[in-house]
Amino acid sequence: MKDIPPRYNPKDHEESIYSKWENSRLFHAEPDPSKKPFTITIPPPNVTGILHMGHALNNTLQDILIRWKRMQGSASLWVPGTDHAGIATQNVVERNLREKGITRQGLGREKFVEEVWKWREKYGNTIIMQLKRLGASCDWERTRFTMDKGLSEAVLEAFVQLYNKGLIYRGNYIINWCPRCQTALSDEEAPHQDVEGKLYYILYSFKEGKGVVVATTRPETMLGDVAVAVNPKDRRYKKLMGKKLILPIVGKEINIIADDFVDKKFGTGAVKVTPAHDPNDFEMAKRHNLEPITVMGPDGRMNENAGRFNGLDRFEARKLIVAELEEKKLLIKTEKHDHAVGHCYRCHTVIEPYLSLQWFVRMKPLAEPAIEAVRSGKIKFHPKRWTKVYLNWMENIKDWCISRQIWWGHRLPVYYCQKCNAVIVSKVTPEKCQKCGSVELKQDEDVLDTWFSSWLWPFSTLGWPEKTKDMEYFYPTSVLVTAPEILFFWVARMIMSGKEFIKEIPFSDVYIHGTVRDATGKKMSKSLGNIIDPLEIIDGFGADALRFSIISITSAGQDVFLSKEKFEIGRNFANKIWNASRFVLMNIEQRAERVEHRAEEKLSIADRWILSRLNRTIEAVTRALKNYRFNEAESLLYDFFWHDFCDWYVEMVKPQIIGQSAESKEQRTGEILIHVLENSLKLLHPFMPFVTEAIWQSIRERDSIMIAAWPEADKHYINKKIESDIEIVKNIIVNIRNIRSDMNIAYSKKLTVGLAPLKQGAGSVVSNNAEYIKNLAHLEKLTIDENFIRPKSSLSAVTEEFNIFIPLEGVIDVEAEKARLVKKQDLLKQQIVFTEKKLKDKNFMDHAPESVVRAEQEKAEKLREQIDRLGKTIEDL
RNA sequence: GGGCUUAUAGCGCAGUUGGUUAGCGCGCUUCCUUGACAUGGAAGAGGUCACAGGUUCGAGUCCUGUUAGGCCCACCA
Repeated sequence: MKDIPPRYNPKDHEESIYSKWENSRLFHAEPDPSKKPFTITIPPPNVTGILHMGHALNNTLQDILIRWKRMQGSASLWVPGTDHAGIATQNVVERNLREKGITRQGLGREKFVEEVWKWREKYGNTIIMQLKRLGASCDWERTRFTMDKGLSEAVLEAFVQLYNKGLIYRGNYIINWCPRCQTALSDEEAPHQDVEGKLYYILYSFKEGKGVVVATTRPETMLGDVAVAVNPKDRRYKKLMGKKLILPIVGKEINIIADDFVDKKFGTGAVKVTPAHDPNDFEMAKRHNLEPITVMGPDGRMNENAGRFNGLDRFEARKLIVAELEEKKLLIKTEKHDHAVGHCYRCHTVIEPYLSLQWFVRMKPLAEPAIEAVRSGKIKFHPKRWTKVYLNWMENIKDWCISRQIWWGHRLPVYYCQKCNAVIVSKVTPEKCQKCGSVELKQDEDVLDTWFSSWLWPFSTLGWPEKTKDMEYFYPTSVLVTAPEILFFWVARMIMSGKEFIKEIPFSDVYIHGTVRDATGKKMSKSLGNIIDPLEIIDGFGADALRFSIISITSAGQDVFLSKEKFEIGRNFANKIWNASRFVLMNIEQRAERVEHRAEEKLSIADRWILSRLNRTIEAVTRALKNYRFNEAESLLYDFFWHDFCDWYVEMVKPQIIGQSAESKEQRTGEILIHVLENSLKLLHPFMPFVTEAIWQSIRERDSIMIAAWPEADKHYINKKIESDIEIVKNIIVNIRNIRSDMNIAYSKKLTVGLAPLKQGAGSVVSNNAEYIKNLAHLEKLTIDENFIRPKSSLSAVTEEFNIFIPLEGVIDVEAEKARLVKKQDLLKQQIVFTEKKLKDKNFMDHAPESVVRAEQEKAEKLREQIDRLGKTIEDL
């Protein structure tokens, strides 16, 4: 064991350990009736993605749970995979092709999709390789992709089922349209962001006479106006109801209509109605039987209905229209107006509300059972507060636009008869029209929203719609770990899909962790350039360091603020574990399989203390994990291992094993050392899998710690009395060290110390532990005597249980020390004279702020205390 | 506009159902290369727990309000 280097170098171990695990199929889980299933549902990362800190946190949490449960003997399953990320992937491949001068349209649909598959074969594995470096113990043999055969089958099944139930429909509605990606988006894919805008007040004149002023933020849409609406209760406009206005620039006549939707207080109380470009106006137009006029095309440019503005970009058109209105004196005024505008979540282009023919899922009927599942407590959120967020969203849910005008994704299983216009929805391509028998059928061009496949993930990955053994055994899954960002996108929808298709919830617990931010609180993102790359951290500090550090600073559901220095915590701890193990292995020959419970008298007090602390820690760590209190579990382990085990226990037993021949070494101590070490390694393994495995391999050559049994607390060892006795002993040692430090007594100088017990029974506590005190405080002699009389030239300290006396005659030059202290005291006296003078100074007292005066008073107080203390010390010497 | 969340040492944060002397990491001061570890050890300094009220024998913790940050949701053009 002497060839173990004194520094843990992750690079020497991580790769080989991981491949060993993988080759031994230790990640693999099969249905096993003799075990309990434990399954996590993971958010499948985007196939174009690379590992960022959010992933690192998320996957570390999941791996902790999976490894912990596996050690507890569950059939612990983590199905990994990626989703096909329709829009993002298509954008990436399109960009690559453009560099070669190829356009998607030029290539054609079939060829383009082939190109995407090729790209996916080449690069789609990146994030999976990165998860392996993090140590994720996924069952890689089960790796799934939302576009693979089984999952595609599930998508078709889901679509057809919902369609047949009347829960999927097609219709013309205003949806979120990204003019850059040229596709529809769901509401969740178009998050609102505040932008600085302007509110333009425009005069719409009557044929004769003045007219009505309307306010708008998007003047270019006025080309598609079909009316002006006012509130029916608005007195200002009562007389004008039904009158006709001339739409500026266009020159056509439009009506003034009355509608309750209009807010009297906003703007002028009159609003232009543009049904093709605003969802509210669309609804209003329906109520008044007005035909929408679309003035913009899918590319965000004005179309033929925009007259001479045809072909202009929407923002360009806005400028020209505003200029023209100004020229015609129709622009009454312009106000600054900040408002929230939807942005494409993939390319951040401003969304255009756009009237088009799309497919939707009716959500209300799906939401009801999903609301019930959470209300009834069958599904629990951690932390609890997310329950309210979830319920609030679900209760106000709107229909889900699922069709996308892109090529990469699951094509809708919808076919149109070219002859009789019948709509056929079928999992397999129909041969002929069921209605008229025509063979001229055309499949819908659109693909489905990527989330339409990921919302099936918990069961589609287990084989659904087939009835598989996996489904039967592993469903419903146990827990979902995720970030709050995809609560609506994904978590809520999975609950709905589970209840709809399986009639059973997909998981019982949802743990929502915080968002990873940089040190200044900004969300980490590529565009901000504040990314800390997890791979770089793994290279520099090790995967264990990354894992430990990120968990240690993540308290339940709080956002995480990161900077590179924080990874030193984990690196240092891994090194500490390494070296403590190194010490144990270098000094212990025997391998204790287990410490059997012994008669108490055979164990030393130190042994009984560390066993008490160990079992208490086992209990607390297990409970913390059960409650998803990951950082608490870590800090319990950190404190136990570093402070109790290394700082105290190992130091206490050192004299028994160092410098002793093999025969005279205390066998018992060796057993306890290895027992505590092994159990600590097991407890630490879910958090720091590599370093714990590396050490485990040197203790037990063949076994893997991954499948070692999770320790169970043996209450028999937990002993309050022993723990408080050791606290008393530690207290004495600290007090003696304190005096040593104050008096500058070299460590090499051995002291003689006298203890006078102040409480009944205190004396025996110390006499039982005298050796520890002598060793750790570096004493020559320790006297315990109730009637101990303070010797001349000695210093003392008081604890609750003892008076501690340390004679210094012969240890240090007492006279010289006295002189040094007197000098120090004089210096302090000078200072206090100065301060007191200040406090008596009328000028100062009258003019200085109260806080400054108080600070001076406190300073004087402190100085006085210090002087008194020094005086006592000098006297004692 | 609605909802959530945060304020504890110079900095970053813990502090489960109220109950010993409010902890941890970094940083700082002093000392130490003693045979696991300087990515270490020993000792220490540093806190009116944002502010104002209230409940209680007792509040960092519970309630009300104030101030200042952060986040999410929302169709006032």
